[in-house]
Amino acid sequence: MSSPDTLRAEIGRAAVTLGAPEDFAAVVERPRDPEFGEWSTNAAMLLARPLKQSPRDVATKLIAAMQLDAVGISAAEIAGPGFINFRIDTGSLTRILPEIIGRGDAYGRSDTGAGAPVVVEFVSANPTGPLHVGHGRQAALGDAISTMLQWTGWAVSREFYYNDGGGQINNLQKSVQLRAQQQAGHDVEFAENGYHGEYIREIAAAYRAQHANDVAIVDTDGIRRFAVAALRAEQDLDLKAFGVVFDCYYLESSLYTDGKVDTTVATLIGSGHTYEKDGALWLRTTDFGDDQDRVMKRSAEKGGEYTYFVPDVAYHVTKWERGFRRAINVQGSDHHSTVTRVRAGLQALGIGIPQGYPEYVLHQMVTVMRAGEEVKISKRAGSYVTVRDLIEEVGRDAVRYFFVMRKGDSQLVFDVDLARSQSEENPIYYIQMAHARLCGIFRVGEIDAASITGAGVDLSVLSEPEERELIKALADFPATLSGATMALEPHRLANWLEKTAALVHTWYHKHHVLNEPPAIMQARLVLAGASRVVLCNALTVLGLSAPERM
RNA sequence: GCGUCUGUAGCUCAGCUGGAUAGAGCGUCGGCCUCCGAAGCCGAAGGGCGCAGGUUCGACUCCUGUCAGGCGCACCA
Repeated sequence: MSSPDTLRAEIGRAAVTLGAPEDFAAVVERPRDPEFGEWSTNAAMLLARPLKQSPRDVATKLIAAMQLDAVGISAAEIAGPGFINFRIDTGSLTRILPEIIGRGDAYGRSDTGAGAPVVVEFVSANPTGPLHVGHGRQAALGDAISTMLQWTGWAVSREFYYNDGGGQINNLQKSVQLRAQQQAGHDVEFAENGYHGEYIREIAAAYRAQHANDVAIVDTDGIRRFAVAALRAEQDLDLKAFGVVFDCYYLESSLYTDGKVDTTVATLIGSGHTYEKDGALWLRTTDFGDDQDRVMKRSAEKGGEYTYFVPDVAYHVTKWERGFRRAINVQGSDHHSTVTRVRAGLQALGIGIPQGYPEYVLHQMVTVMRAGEEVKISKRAGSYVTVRDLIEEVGRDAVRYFFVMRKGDSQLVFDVDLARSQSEENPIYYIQMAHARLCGIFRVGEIDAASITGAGVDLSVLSEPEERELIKALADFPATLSGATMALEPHRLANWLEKTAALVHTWYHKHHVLNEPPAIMQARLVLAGASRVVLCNALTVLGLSAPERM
């Protein structure tokens, strides 16, 4: 078997015999043009200067020093400014196919993470409204990243942090209370900065129906609990519709009740990084790279409460204490100022938490277009596009795919009308269609896919250019997955899926499987079976379904 | 003003740790169904990567400056 790793190692070994340093590392990659073979390296160009020879001379000697057979290379040639291109014969290339089928739904998995625990926090929406498109992007990214980590050997915990305390909740309670009082005929004016959404009226009505004894509608604690519970239930439905399942919901309020906030504050004070000014307690976050110090505890005239980031620091301490030596937070870039703040707080504690803890995956905002105009998302104004709206309009798979197909740090324009009207031309349909077609071969041929293992089949007949390209793409899946996981960039997997689906369609169109001579048919069934497995695995990792027919 | 992300084909976006003539989808134009699904395939036109410098054998990828846009800069969360 010829993997890029073994090839790279062999290049390194040969390079050392020519006088290269022991740690010499060349790049081994797929050349852009299949004419250039299966693998390519820039080793000779990197060595030219230190060895004081021309790249082509180095390349010649390098090839001579390599044991090509040992790493499955059938030919090596020098090209361009000094690239070395390697060719793999069809027999070696196709060896991956039975392996893919043998591993099945485990093909692509690796144990890089070695079972180490990692917590991925995402969505973490305040219970002050239904989930909107921004949360949708976060849910799609966070869930995909979590699954990618699982596939690469990490023990992942998906976590949702509930900000069920603080000013926004008070505002929610106030909004519901005022609506309820209005509905009861009280002469009260709605708060200017309250939440104007229709859902507030619904919750208010439900509260009145279930709490008739609160005639004056003044049980603020009861209203708060009711409103939070109602919105949590709503969000749960949103998440269910999206197919995201969390392992843990961590409540901000619990950090107060179990004393973790107080403990954290005490430790911070003990660390000597705090001071009092203007009646408030401050943390000197500028000691840890922040551009200004932050208030931990408001002055008495401002209410004397802790600011948001204190429980947030306490929360991250629990992640560390719960054994998560790795923590990843997926959040919108509108919160990126909290990154240095939280990390600074953790550093100030001086309890051995590393500087880069937690890691952040920040995504840019989602702009919603409807009827050719941008929909301003505002909880207060009540203009809203919820995750569930989107799912009902274009389907769960399409929503998830759209959110995951783009790099997180570029803004995303979600044109609802376009997504709906073009739903049949969606890239997700294109990809799923490739999978369904492969299934169709077995269905129409009345062949049990499980009977195709590749054992005893001469696969060297899979020598058509379209077949070699497809096989290479299938072989690249594990590396693509691990690379995407390392970078925490699911969109790389989406790009790979589109490319591979295109190769499947091209191959399917140009070469038939059924009704071909037995030797050809058997070999192609192996390729079809292996392709189906890999497409299914990649779709699964991104949280997408792999339909057998559409 | 400071920080941060982005600026690649008419539109929406890829381009992995710098590498060989810059890619895809949509749109436009033109072909392909007695054949495992035409929700598909094949081909054409179309950009030289915001702009200006620099480093390098080699830059869309790195550095500096600059222009434009998003987000952030509270004793809100």
